[in-house]
Amino acid sequence: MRYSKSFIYTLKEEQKEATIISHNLFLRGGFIVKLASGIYNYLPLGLKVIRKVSQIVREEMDRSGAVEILMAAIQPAELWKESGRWHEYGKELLRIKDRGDRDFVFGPTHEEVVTDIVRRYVKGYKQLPINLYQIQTKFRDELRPRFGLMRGREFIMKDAYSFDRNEEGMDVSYDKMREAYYNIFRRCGLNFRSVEADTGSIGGKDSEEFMVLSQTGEDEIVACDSCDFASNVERATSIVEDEPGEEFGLKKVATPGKETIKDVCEFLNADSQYSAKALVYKNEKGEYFCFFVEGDDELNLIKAERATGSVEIEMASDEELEKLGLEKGYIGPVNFPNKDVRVICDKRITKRNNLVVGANEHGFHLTGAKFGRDFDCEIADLRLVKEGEICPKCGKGNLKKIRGIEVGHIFKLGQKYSKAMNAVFLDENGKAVPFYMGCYGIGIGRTAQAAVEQNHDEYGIIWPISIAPFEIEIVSLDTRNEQLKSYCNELYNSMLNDGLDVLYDDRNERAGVKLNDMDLIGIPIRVIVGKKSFENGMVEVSLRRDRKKEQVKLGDVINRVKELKNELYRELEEVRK
RNA sequence: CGGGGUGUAGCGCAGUUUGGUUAGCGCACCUGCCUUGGGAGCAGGGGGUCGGUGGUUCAAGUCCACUCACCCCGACCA
Repeated sequence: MRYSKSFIYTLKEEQKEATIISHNLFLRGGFIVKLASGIYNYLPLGLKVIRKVSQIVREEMDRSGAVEILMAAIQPAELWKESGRWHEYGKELLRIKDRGDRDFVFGPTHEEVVTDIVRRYVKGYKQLPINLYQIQTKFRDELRPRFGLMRGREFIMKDAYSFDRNEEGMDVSYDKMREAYYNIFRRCGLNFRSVEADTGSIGGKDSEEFMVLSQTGEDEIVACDSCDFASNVERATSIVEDEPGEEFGLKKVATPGKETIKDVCEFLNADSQYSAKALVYKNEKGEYFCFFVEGDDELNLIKAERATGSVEIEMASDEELEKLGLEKGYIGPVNFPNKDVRVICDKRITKRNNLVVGANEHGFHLTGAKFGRDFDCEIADLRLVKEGEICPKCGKGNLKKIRGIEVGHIFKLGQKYSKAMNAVFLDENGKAVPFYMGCYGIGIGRTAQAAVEQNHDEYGIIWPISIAPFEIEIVSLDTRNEQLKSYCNELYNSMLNDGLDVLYDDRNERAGVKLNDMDLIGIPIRVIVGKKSFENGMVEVSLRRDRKKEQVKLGDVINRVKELKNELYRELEEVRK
């Protein structure tokens, strides 16, 4: 592509619209331009990146045995009524009507449509397993679109759906997708982790999210610094080595006016690790819970919701505490005063031999309290994992909290949709069985932008070669020098003939403009043709990532470029093993 | 959906408090000269329903009401 004939418009100034680097670079580099909130046009550079990511996804999906189709973007409401999601999905679902006042949706996902397709054609177990995928534009009317392609309303997604005859088959299909996902994200040059994810209300049995590690990610995850363990902080566990402490008798002490853990422990000269704090919550059904966690720990709301079987819990107010007969600041598990409140202890405090706890009496605490001897209650894992704790998987590494961008999600659906939509096949015994399904998504645009978030410097983007808009850029620094110009033209044409993916900056711009644009756009291999070197029969070849210049003889350029290209691709392949 | 904020040229902004010629500046764009290893310079030029509607006034970018769009924080979510 000749730059002068293309449609690339870069911007010098920061864009107000963008609050994260990758979004800013996408706008400044002329990759995308906003049309409406959360809706973007893809300009030539952006489109090429999207195509490259899509192609990698396609190759790995095909290799895994999945079959590409393209489903309709607009779907009739009937299918959504059949699955029950017409009423469940909420405002995120863009509902539209045609001229005959019939209801349609702009598909945010395609479980219904794909299930409908499969039930039309697949009648017997011999036709299974099957995995259908597509790469297509979706629409979800997000409450709050932001960060460019990272959280758009209209976005390009690869979604795949597997159909199996039983759970074992579904597990195999799922594992194949996991492998494909590893290959895809590695080939895209991303630093990522797969993390165990919450199966949520859909209730499948397994689910993993693929997270690109980045400080700007919207999800918090904990990851081990010495093995590959990673988990969403919401469900993470860890190993903490605790001393049970000395055992001694229960003693009631006066602690007037000391109502926080810090105050009480300072007053009693006790280690706050040997204390239990009470947190009272209520759920959507109006049930009350009192959680006890160690004084220094934080309650993990997701774990607490799970432990109580609640959909949503919120902290009880002071008035509610009073009504329940609980003394704020002095609540303790020993002789807990209200039988209607479910008491649950974090398992960590049940191992202590002595604890400072509230005495359930204004102005008093108890010391030396011990689980089993002095009090008894339900036990659960309730605490939020802290940085620096030991990895539960390898038992050696320390856990770090990092943020991640969710670029992929794989999910075992089971028979939810096949049952709802009566999508069945006949098994060996001639019995009708609903399909066992899995669904597997990858955000294409999000993946591209996550790559930028992870690969940039003060000058601009540093594309991994596999998803760069071009592999090579030739910059002609002096367009008035006829000899230099014709050399560049020849070089460009030979590269094209050799099938190289090259951008040729032939504009009549000053050198500085072209060099800055080159760094901003971030094409990995650069060939810079300047007057001085050229007169000595040399050009300059450099890589975007280190910008180190290398003098190469005019005739050797193409070979050197090919070498570099192979090297860059090989690096991505090597990581793969 | 709750809280906060912003709408003036393609982009970034000033002007609005205290109404008063023809609405400005930087970047970008066009013409000419000049310049070609890091977004250079000089001269000239084009481009605006001041988000929209209605109102107050002799007079509205500026005041009032309504409305729309967008952005930020939170909750929610791939």
